[in-house]
Amino acid sequence: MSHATSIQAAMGRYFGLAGSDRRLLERLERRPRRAAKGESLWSAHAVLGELYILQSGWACTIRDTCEGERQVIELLLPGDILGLREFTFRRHVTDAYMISPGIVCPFPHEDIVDLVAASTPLTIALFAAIGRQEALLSERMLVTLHHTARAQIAHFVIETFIRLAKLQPVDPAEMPFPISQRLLGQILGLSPVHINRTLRALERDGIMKKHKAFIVIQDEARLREMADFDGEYLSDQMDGLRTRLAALDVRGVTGA
Amino acid sequence: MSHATSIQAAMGRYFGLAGSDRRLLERLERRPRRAAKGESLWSAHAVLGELYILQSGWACTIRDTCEGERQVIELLLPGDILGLREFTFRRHVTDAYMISPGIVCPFPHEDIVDLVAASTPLTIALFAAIGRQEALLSERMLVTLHHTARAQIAHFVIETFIRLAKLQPVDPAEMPFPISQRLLGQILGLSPVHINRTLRALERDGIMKKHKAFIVIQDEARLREMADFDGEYLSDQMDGLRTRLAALDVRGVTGA
DNA sequence: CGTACCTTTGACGGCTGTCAAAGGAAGTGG
DNA sequence: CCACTTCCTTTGACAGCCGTCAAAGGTACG
Repeated sequence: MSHATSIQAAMGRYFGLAGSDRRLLERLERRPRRAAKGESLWSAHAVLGELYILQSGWACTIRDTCEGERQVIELLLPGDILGLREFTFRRHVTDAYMISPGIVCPFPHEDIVDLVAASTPLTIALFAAIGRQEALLSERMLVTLHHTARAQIAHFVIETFIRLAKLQPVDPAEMPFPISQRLLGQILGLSPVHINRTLRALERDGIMKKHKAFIVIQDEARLREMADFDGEYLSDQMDGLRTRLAALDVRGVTGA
Repeated sequence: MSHATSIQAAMGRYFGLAGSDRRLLERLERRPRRAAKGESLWSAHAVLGELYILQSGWACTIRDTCEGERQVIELLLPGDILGLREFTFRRHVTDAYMISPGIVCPFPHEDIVDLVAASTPLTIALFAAIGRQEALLSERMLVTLHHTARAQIAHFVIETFIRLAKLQPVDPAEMPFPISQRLLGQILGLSPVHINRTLRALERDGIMKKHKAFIVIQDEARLREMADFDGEYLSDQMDGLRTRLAALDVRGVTGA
C-alpha cells in the first residue's frame, strides 16, 4: 500500500505525453493530502465539488439501495481519477470512500474543462481512462450475472492482480488485497456469509487463500480457468487514434 | 419506431450548442442508411472501424460468455452514439446489433479525435453522454444484483419510459417496447422462462402488460414503488460546467 | 481491557435456472 | 395462397445456488 502512482504515469499508459501535457497534469496534483481508511470523499446527491486523484491506497464508489444494501460500482487503484465518470453531473450519483489509507489530490471538477480545452491528447487519455473503467463495470456485470460465486471471486482476483501489476511488481504468492469479506460481497453482490463459504472452499481446494490484507494465489492456472478469464478488456493499446493525434500535432492544433 | 432523433438534438440536451458545433455534428450524419432488425454493426474482437449515430430504431451492445450466455450491456435509443464508450480501444469489447429496424449514420471512429480538437463544449457533451450511459449501467447493476425479477422488470420499464419521453411524447398506455422476452432476459440477466412467469404475474396483478412491440402501463404508481425508482441518475442537468465553458468562450479558446 | 468489526459455521427457505414440451405468430418460398 | 420453417411465448416439474437468521470465536484498536 505504500506504493504511489502519479496521474502522469497512469495517463501515460495509453501513449506518450508531451511536456506541456505533463505540466497540466502536475497542476492537478498540487495539493496532496493523507486520507484515512474509511474516509468519505463525497456522498450521493451532494452537489459536485472536488474530484480526487488517487496517488496511493485503494478507494471505491458505491450505491446504496433504500433497503440498506450496498453495491460497489468501481474499485479505484493508485493513478485513477476518482469521480471522472460523473464530472458532468450536477450532483453525485455515488458515494466514494477510501478502502485503505492513502494519498489523494483534490481538485475542482471544473478544471477538467480547462484540461479539455488545453490538450486534445490529454482529453483522449481521459476518454481512455473512462472507457477502461466502464469496461471493468461491463465485465463485472457479465460475471456477476452469469457465473457462480466461486468463478466471480476468481475473476475479480485475477482482474485485480493484472490491474495491480501495471502499477508495481506483484508476487502472486503475496498479492496486496486490503478487502474484507464483507466488502468483497458488496463488490460482487453476494452476502458476506456466502463469500466466506466460497473462500473456505477455494482454500480447501488449494487454489488461493485470502488473508487480512493480501492473497496467496497457489494455482493461478486453475484460477484463470474457473474464472473464464479473457483479459482483452484490460488492454491499454490504442494504435488507431495515435495516428490521428499525430496528424493533429503536425497541423499545430494541440499545445506545443 | 418511425420517430427519428438527430445527434444535434441529443447532444443539445445538456446545454445549447453553437452554430459551429452543430455543423461539426452534421458532418457525422452525412451518410444515413437503413439498418435491418437483427443487423450486426460490429463484433467483439474486431478492430475498430466505424461507429454509428443511431437516428431511429433501437440497438444494443452485448457480451457473450464462453458458455454461450448473452448479456446486454447497453440499450441505445435514437440520438445515442453507438460505440462511443469504446472508441479508444484498438478492438471492440462488445458486439452491437439492431433490435428494431432503423437508420444509422456510420462514421470513422477517429473522427471523434477531430471533434475533440475542434470544440471543447462538444467534447464536454460527449463526456456527458458517456457518463449518462455509464450511470445507466451502474443502476442496472445495482438493480439486477439486489432486487427480484419483478422489481428489475419494473425498474427497466420505467427507466426506458423516461428515456423515451425525452425523445418523443409517450403514452403510458401504449409505450413502444420492441423487446422480446428472451432479449429482456438478456438485459436483466434472467432466463426467458422466468421473465415470462414474472410478466404473467405483473399482468395478473393489473400492473402492466407487455405485447409484441409495446407495453401498457396500467398502474404507474405501483410500478415505480416496486422498482424502488429514483431517477436522479437520468438527469441532464449540468449547471456547474456551463459557467466554466462560458468563461472559455469569452477568452476565445473555443471555435467561433 | 472492552468495544467494535471481521470471520466462521449450521440450519432453513426461496428465488431463479434447467429441462421438456406444446401452442402461437411471423416470415419464406413455392 | 398455402405449406414450412423459425422464433417467440407459455406452463409444469424439479433442482440448486445463495440469502437470511443466529451464534460464537477471533482480532484490532482506543
